[in-house]
Amino acid sequence: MPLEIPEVVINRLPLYARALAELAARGEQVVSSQTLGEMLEVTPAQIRKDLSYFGRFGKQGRGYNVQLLLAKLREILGLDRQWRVIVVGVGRLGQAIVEYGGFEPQGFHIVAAFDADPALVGKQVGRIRIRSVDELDEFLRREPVDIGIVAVPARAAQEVIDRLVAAGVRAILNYAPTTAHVPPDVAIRHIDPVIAMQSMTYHLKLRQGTSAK
Amino acid sequence: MPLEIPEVVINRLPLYARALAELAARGEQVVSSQTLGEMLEVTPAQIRKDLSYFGRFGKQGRGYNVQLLLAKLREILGLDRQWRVIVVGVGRLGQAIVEYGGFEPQGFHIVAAFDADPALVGKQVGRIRIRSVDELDEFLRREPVDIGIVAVPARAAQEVIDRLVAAGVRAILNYAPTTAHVPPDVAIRHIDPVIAMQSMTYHLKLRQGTSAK
DNA sequence: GCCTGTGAAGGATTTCACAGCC
DNA sequence: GGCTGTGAAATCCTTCACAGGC
Repeated sequence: MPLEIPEVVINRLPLYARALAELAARGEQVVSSQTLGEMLEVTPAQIRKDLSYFGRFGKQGRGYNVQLLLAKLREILGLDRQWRVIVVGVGRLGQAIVEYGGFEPQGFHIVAAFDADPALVGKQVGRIRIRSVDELDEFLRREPVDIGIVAVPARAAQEVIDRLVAAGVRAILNYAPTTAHVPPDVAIRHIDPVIAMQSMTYHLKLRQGTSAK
Repeated sequence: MPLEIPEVVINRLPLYARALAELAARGEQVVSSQTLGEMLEVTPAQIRKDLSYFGRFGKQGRGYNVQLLLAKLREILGLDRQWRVIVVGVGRLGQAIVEYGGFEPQGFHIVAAFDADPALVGKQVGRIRIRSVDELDEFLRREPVDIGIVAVPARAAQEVIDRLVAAGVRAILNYAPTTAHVPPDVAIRHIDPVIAMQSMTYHLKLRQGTSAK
């Protein structure tokens, strides 16, 4: 498997996997890049090119076997195993994350949650008892953790992320509304609804005319 | 102002605006593209090129006036006004969205929330009383709505989005884990933590070696 | 006849590099 | 001397178009 696969390609693979899972649930045996592209609003050529980075999974004249391609993508993305996840920051947002039912079925197992607020420490959130953030470093030495979800206030995010990275965590999902810095060997993704909305208002403004004088 | 500004450029502007707001809060008067780039991990040339689509806001030898550039970006993005937002789907996730304190200070005013579950209708969430989704069309005829936040289960998302679009909503923030289809004049953004995590596991897998035999 | 896999072409985006101004 | 604004160059990404297999 060659080494330099564009990041944009990687970022599309989970969408392909999700669409294939839906097709599989519907009982579809086979899908063409055309049909998959319509589901995802991606051109068929792009799907074929993306997949070609990893191998040859289709059959000319037929398309792709749904189960087989799904299994391949799950293997490529590492979705065929469990990942250990912690949540740092268990305010309203963090609690919603811990209780969100969408992670576990996808193999993301939340193993612990931490907060700096003494009033929260010890509190039970779903299956998880909130720990003090003072225990974070010790916990990371003791327990393997693959992904850290950061849901602390913006001003605290960089420090928390630095501690996670120093302890060997190599993937960060950042909900804090701030641009955090990580070394090049650490993956980071940002979840930021306000930023997403602010890029849409640009288009709304164009549409509504610049009547505001 | 020329018409075709790349979408990637638009998507970076809110990040610039946020960094400038931070600088302004710190009392900084002036910033160079170099410094701004370090804050955001963007090259200085990219910042200058992006801004050049909209005008000439800097001074050679000095950099950009923080307040002035921030004001310009807020104007360009339409952040200098209030936007009316509704939330459809007020389960755990939707409730967290309605109660999230980060929207209002940025000018995103949540004016109503809707759910299909009779057990939720009438319930008070923060400032908002949950309405039946049956009232949605009527509400949209009566009240102006700029942005619809969709937090319903995946299988219901497309139908909800179609109704919003039919009623004239031109921006959708979709929290449902599905690819939704909208006409080209409607802006849509997806918030999907699972998809974000699944693109990071690809990198984790590489790192941890393919020891799993 | 249909649909994949893929070089080659085309298009979009980023970076370079420097003239021009403070 | 420092830093912007911007054409030109370089790079990256997408789409085309078709050979080849089913």
